[in-house]
Amino acid sequence: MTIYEELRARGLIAQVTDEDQIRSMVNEGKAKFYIGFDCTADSLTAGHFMALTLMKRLQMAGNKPVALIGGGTTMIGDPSGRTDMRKMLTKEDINHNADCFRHQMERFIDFGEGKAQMVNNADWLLNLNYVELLREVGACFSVNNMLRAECYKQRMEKGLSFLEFNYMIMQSYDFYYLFRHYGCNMQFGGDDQWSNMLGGTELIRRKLGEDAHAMTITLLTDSQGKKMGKTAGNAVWLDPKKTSPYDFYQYWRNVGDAEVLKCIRMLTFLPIEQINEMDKWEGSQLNRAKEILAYELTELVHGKEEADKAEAGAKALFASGADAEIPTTELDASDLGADGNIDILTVLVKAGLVPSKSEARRAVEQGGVTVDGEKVSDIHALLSGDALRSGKIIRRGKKAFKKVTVK
RNA sequence: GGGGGAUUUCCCGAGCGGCCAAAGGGGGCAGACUGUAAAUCUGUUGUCACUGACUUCGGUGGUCCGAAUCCACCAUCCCCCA
Repeated sequence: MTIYEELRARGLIAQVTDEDQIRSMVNEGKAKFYIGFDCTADSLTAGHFMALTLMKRLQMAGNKPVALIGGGTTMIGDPSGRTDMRKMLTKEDINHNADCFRHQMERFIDFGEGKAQMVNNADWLLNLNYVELLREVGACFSVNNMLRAECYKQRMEKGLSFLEFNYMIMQSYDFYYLFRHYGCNMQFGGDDQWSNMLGGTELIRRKLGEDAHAMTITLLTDSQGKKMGKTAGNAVWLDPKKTSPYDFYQYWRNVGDAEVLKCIRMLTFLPIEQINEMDKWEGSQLNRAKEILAYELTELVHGKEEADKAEAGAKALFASGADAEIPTTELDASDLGADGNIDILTVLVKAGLVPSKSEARRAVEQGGVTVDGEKVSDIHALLSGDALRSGKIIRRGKKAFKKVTVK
């Protein structure tokens, strides 16, 4: 199976400018493609992860990826898929974020000599001269067309600043620049980037009379059509300090039935034949598929060791097996009261299982808290320091739990 | 530049000067049912020393016994006209 067929089979391809040309280019390993990453946070997210796996797949097929860090474009802010303006980031923040991105990507993509490149568009965008730019590329853009672009449409009602309106021009300029200076002939991106990407191919055609290509990745959405990779509005991060490997594992372990196979297909590197086999599974058998998904992805992002730990932790909690690798919170002796005891509400807060005592109280009142499997129903319940010394497993609800010990 | 409107808790959105920690919906959390899924039902959803107290309604001052509600100024956004 050729790489292009595989991408198709995995459902990764959403839109392409010219399927025949892209197919042969990619299959022959002749594509030099870039994906832009705007550094609006200090870690990549599960959303970026999909783009990274695609880069890797193409790289394995002999194509050359260029990872573009958006040090310059982040100064503008992409209005796509946004109903409000992004908050402006300072240069320092952006540089810091760009560094974090670099480290995370290096773990994943082989940036060895001649294999892949990493560039930062701050290097060329920040030195542009306004009038020169207007004359050079501004003339190639039709405002009429831009306003028709999907990414601006939804902003026409709420208001769109001139700053953001220029985002498309900056991104197009990137492609133009990379095409000329790096021989980059293709751009990848999320499907929400389609109009921005077309801006680039159009610019190249007008300025240089040459063809460049664009291809978008299907956005991973859940059954409600919401973008995946977020929990309660918060992103699922790749940085273990922001989203622990255990939580990362749990996120994928808990995807809905309708999404499992889609996720496995798009995100893992399991052979497609094996996935097709799993496609026949149904009902509770899908639970097995979720375990596979969660394990595979955690291993890819955090390594085998962390994946094993996360899996063991989950098994311990849900299948009441050995308490091998359970996340632990160690309390200090000074956390105990004068009588050597500590109340349950405080423990819940200290262990990070709830954000406040009020929520701890609610959790207990509603019967959602257990200590070593025993339900706690009294909000004034005390745990003795002695008992804690050997470790207690405190659980809030079905999925949140911690082992708590005292020094 | 002129005129009009808006700003409420995680989000959307109600809110008469006292009965407002603030309706309703969404989302979240917990419980039941399950398969750590979905759907459904129930409860809950500012904080704390929780039958009480404290802090919240863009910001700063003011009026008043009392302000999310009234006034002034500032900030931001939207709409109409130019």
